[in-house]
Amino acid sequence: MSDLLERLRGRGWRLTSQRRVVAEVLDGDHVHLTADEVHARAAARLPEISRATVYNTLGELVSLGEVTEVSTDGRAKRYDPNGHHPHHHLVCSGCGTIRDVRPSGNPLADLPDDERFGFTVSEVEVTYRGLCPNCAP
Amino acid sequence: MSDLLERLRGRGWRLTSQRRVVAEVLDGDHVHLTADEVHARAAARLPEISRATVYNTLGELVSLGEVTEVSTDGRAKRYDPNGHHPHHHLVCSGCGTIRDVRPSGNPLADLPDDERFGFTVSEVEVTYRGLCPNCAP
DNA sequence: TCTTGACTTGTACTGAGTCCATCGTAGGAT
DNA sequence: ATCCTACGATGGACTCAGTACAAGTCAAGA
Repeated sequence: MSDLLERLRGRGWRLTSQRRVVAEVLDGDHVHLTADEVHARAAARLPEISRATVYNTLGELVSLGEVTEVSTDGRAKRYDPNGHHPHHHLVCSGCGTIRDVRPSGNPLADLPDDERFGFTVSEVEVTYRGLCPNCAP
Repeated sequence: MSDLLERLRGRGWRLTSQRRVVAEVLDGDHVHLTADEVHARAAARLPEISRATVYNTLGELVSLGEVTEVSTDGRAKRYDPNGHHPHHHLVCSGCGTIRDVRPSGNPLADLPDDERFGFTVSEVEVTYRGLCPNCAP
């Protein structure tokens, strides 16, 4: 993750302890935390960090493309640090668990021209839903 | 849409004027209203209808499978009455416009077994993003 | 037409996120 | 090493979407 901090510094980011802690919390793959969860974990290391700062930092990481927002349940958004490895999500309808998946094929190519209505289509987001082994009946 | 009302009556629904109005508002294809928009349009016909009733009715329509919820922007959920014709969505990143689309191919089949992690996968939701003709640069 | 339980209402409440005036500090300038 | 200052952090108030619930209303079967 220190390479993330390097990249950020390279983009003119002022490296504060708060930003460092938020970046550290988001380290690792297959992490899908809500803003409040990020705040809780950050506060474990830096008790005075405020919610507003966590929101600001997450927003900045998103607009820099280092982190992507996923909202799979219509409740709190989740923040996915796996931003440089495009992937989709498999969500358990029972417990809400999220797994990163990498389907074969390119869904962008599956949208024929006559279904594009003149749009310049640049992104696809695929969410698979089902029951995980623990929640299966 | 009267067939919808028939179907609902058949399922033991008590047919109140409020429910009728909500169902009427959701009539038609390519309609993607937020709960508040549904409420506003319903109130135009039935001024005393309450927000709570609109939420209740929408929730019931969703659990009956007559309407699907889509949350494309992390803000208010939208309600899509086109529930019996499976389709995906194309969203303009500029103005938020939503179009229903029908990609070729079956994205469910694109998720290989070794990417399913033991899940019983039953649904896919695909969101295409881009710029609509009006918002294109 | 009566009855009754399903439905509706309004208000209060929660949860997620944003705004903003003020304070603090990272890091370049000296 | 110290100073400056613009960028960033803070926290509390606020908004927006949605939920909970007690009390009142009414659709539809007897």
